[in-house]
Amino acid sequence: MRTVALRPHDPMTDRCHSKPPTARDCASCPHHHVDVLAATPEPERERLRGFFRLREYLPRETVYVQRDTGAHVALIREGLVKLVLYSPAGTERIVRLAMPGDAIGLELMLGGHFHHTAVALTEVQLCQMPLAVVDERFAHAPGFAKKVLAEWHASVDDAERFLTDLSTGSANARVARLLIYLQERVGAASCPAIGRDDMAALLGITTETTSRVVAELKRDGRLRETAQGRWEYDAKALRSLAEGASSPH
Amino acid sequence: MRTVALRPHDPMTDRCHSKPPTARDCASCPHHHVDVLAATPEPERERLRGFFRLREYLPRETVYVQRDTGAHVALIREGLVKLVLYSPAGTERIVRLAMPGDAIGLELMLGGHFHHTAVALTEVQLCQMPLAVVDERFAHAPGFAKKVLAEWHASVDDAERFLTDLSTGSANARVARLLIYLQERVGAASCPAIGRDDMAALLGITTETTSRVVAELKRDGRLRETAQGRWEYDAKALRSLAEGASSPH
DNA sequence: CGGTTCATTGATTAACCTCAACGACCGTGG
DNA sequence: CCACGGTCGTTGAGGTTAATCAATGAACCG
Repeated sequence: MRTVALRPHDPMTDRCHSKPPTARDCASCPHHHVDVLAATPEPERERLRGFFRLREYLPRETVYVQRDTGAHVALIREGLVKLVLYSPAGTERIVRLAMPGDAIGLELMLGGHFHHTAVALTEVQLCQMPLAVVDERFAHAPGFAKKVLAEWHASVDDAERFLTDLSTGSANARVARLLIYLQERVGAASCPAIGRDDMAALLGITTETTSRVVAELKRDGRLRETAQGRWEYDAKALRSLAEGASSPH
Repeated sequence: MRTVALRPHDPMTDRCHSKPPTARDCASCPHHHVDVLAATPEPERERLRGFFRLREYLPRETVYVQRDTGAHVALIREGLVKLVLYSPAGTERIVRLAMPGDAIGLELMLGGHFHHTAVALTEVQLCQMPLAVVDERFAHAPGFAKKVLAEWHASVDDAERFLTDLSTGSANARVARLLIYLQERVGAASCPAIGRDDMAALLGITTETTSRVVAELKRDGRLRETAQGRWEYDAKALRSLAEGASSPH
């Protein structure tokens, strides 16, 4: 098992957009369900926070690259991150979308290197936790270990949903299911609009086909893109499409 | 957290094909890498084995059903088990193939019910471990907890490989990749031959298309099925197909 | 303004799905 | 023993979908 040297925060060696979270930051963190610091007394919590780092990424920025080694697990506080793999033919395939409340890079606990390439789709804010802290909590706090399992399980569920919902059926149905999936996962009235290329990489179809489907949905008003870059859609119509209906009817 | 009543083995209440493993059985178990009983002194190991059950299934027999509650995680000792989900349209989709060395039903640790339907594809022998034992070891043996994580991670890898390798590209390429995948996972010179329906459910294509591809491969000798129900194939030709080559050339 | 990226649209083609039929194999029961 | 029904793999014909190749706009930025 590798050990990771922990040093307190030093602004001089700090890369841009990086600082430790404050107690207020942690209070507003969407990761109440992971809760690394639960059952840790406050003075110790404060000390540990010094080892964490808040980081921000712009759309299209790379968070980490497959096969790279890493020493930090990241908790997403805001935004959308795609995790991609490459098919034997070399085409990009998105295998997971990570959102606020998700953890990425947990596979570092097993082999020390990343299994995907992670790229920000929107503006992203995340909190980096040293692997050493995660490992330590995992070994000594059974409650936390179970939460890590649950987080891991969320990855499996996601991948399997991609298989059953987003990789089967007609192009129409897949696009509809993706929009529904996004809205469900984000849990808001609208969901972030993503590019046609990324939709295609999620659905296993081509960019052109995706564009045709989206364009037609927009033409007859079943879907529209707001000025803030979010989708709004007619839920009933989309659900019908998702079931396999071929046209408006 | 639910508690599970543990009773020693009683042959009178035992269902067919069920008995506890002997020390010899455990010594020959392909699950050295999970090793629930590692670091447990022998007398205690002997006692715990009384709570385990060896079980056997015939091809097409159901091991468990999605949404059912369960109290046992199973370690596969022999054979092939498919884990299936159903797409919104109601068609079956295989999301994982479990083989000797794999654990199935780990999701019981999180919610107490199964997330897939598990069906034997070949003759299967597995070892059922009470969830209570797994939970206990997970909470108190950090080394074991890490092994559970690794096992979980294998599920993610599998699902993602299905996404990138088995759900993209032409029907030819998918079939070739499936055969290669089976052989790699089984790690033998030949791999178990499975039915066209199951291949189709794995690949997201129709049974007819699958049959056409397999039949052509068999016609020109790139693939053959042995009397023991196993595939043997021309590795070079199949690898070329897997990369996207459309015909023999 | 030219360059870049992204979304859209068209025309054509190739791949796959659908529906349908047939033969091989196997176990059962007359 | 053979007829019967079942399952499974295979093959065919025809229709539909989506991939492919190619071109055009729209938005943005230096």
